[in-house]
Amino acid sequence: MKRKEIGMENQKTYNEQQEKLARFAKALGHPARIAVMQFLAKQEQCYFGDIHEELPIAKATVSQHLSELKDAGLIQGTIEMPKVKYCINQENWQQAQELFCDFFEQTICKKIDCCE
Amino acid sequence: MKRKEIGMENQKTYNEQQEKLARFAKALGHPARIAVMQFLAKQEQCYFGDIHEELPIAKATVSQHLSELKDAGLIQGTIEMPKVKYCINQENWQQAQELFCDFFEQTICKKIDCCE
DNA sequence: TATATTGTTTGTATTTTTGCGAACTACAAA
DNA sequence: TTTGTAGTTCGCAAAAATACAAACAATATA
Repeated sequence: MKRKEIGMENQKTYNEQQEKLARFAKALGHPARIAVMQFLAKQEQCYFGDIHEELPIAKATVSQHLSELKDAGLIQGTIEMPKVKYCINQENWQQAQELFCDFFEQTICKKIDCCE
Repeated sequence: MKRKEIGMENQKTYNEQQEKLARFAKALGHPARIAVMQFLAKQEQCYFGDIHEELPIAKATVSQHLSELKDAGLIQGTIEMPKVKYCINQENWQQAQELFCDFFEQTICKKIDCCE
């Protein structure tokens, strides 16, 4: 992990925004997890079983994907014995969307002759 | 890969949009690749060497990350001997942004009592 | 107490990702 | 022809991701 000796004209490390954005993007980097987010958004009730029914994977795998979304902060689960209700973490999901949108604005092509 | 027997009331497979979105998200799921996209957007000249200088990783690793972005369709490289010029693939990047934005709109909370 | 329901966790296997140094390619210049 | 420049590819290693079945936990019910 070589670092810039003096000057800092190049970052030579990732900033907070880049790390956060990459974290969120990574969490969304699997079709099952995209499907979960979409499903949670449109359901009133969102129990584990319902999510599992929606996906073509074993329940253990569903549980893993949900954990990853949870670890990334995008969803949260509450126990309602004997079920577990999942839903989107609105605060963090809002933050993620803002990060993505800022990123998209940053990456609008400012060059006239982009790559011909 | 169990499939729904009859009825199709559940999808039990991922649709095109979900696959594409996940593919793009995965490509953006590393801070180095976020940094590359940002860098490419703001530079007039974007040669491999410049990108390498900007990142805290070995050139072989940079090359790999660029390949992943290229495979995902987000960037493209053209040889200008002895250099290689990289830039954002505007068409695909546009498409990616649209997919993300549609996704964000889909996942706006429509529930009054989301998760209390 | 035994059983059923609903998920999570564990164990295991396979594949993918990340990272690096060293070797290689392709050309230009000395 | 040798050397230099600019990147890519190869070979390797370690870690993370993906997936499943089986075992487990926590409660409710028979």
